[in-house]
Amino acid sequence: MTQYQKNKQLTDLVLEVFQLNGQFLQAGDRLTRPFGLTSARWQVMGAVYLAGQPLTVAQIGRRMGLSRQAVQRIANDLEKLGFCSFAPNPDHARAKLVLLTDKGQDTLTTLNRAQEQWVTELGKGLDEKAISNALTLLRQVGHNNMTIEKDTE
Amino acid sequence: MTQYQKNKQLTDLVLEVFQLNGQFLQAGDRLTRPFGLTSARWQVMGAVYLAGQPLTVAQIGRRMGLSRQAVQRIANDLEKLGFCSFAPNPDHARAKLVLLTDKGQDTLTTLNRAQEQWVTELGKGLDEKAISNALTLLRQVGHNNMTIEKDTE
DNA sequence: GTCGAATTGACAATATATTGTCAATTGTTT
DNA sequence: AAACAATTGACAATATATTGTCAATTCGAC
Repeated sequence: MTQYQKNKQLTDLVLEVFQLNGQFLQAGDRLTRPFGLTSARWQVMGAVYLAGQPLTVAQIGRRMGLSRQAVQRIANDLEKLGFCSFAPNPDHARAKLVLLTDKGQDTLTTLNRAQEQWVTELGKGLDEKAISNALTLLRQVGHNNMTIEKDTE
Repeated sequence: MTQYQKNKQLTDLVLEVFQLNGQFLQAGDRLTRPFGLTSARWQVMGAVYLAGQPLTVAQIGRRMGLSRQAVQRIANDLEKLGFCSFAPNPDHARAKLVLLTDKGQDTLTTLNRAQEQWVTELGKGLDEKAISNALTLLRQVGHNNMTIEKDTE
């Protein structure tokens, strides 16, 4: 296989990632709509859920690759809707902690079940080994890209 | 491998796609910045380039999964900057055709070279077959997802 | 050809994202 | 502890995206 063909495959993979990103976001919006959520709101709630402990807005932003301001706005929305609340942070007077309310926890649990169902459908007819191989490759690509960006800056 | 583990792998793959999408967009912005472009503008120009013929704004939107309005705004910007121009459409009185100017063509050619260089770096140390296997799997995932969305609507 | 449905660009209104600035706070260095 | 740099939330300004509406136009059914 020539370098040209390899590059072509990888370029097509990049384009496919763009496509899938859009599709997944759409699926996320569909799954969350019944709860008054969106993919973006789900992402913020998920960050707190995955951390297993309250996080500050800035921490969520760093973990998810979002700006502080974007997370702040979403967190404020989520508080208004009752999915999360702010608690004083003993380690930082200004940086309040975002934590999930019971309603937020319950919604996330329900959403996780819906997501599990969705991903099961998504995997129909696909070989498990092929999935893990693809995941490994994507992670390698991500790692290479980070190296490139680091060198470039 | 249990169904649970397969789902976990696929969920991680979805999350990795989100990560990569952000990284690729960032790389695209970096590559295009010297020309006064962005990833979004590049995408619109690329659609016309790939088609090999002038396209209407609505056609570009459909092909790229963007709204008409978003493409229209970007196309207007590109015209102001001299990268593309509008031509009368013999088949449709209102829907003008977007075509690349010489400047647009030249810039795209240069960008393609830069992209080729970037993707070569991105592929360093990766096996060609692994890339094409991953691409195949991602396309299958995309196809499955389209089926799900279609059933759901 | 005529009618109705679908497409299109323009425009407006709203929502969301990005970027920069500021003062309060925290962490680090000395 | 004093000085300085980095982080943080709040706010503002701008940029971009989304959604809905409208009239002009095109297309299809008949």
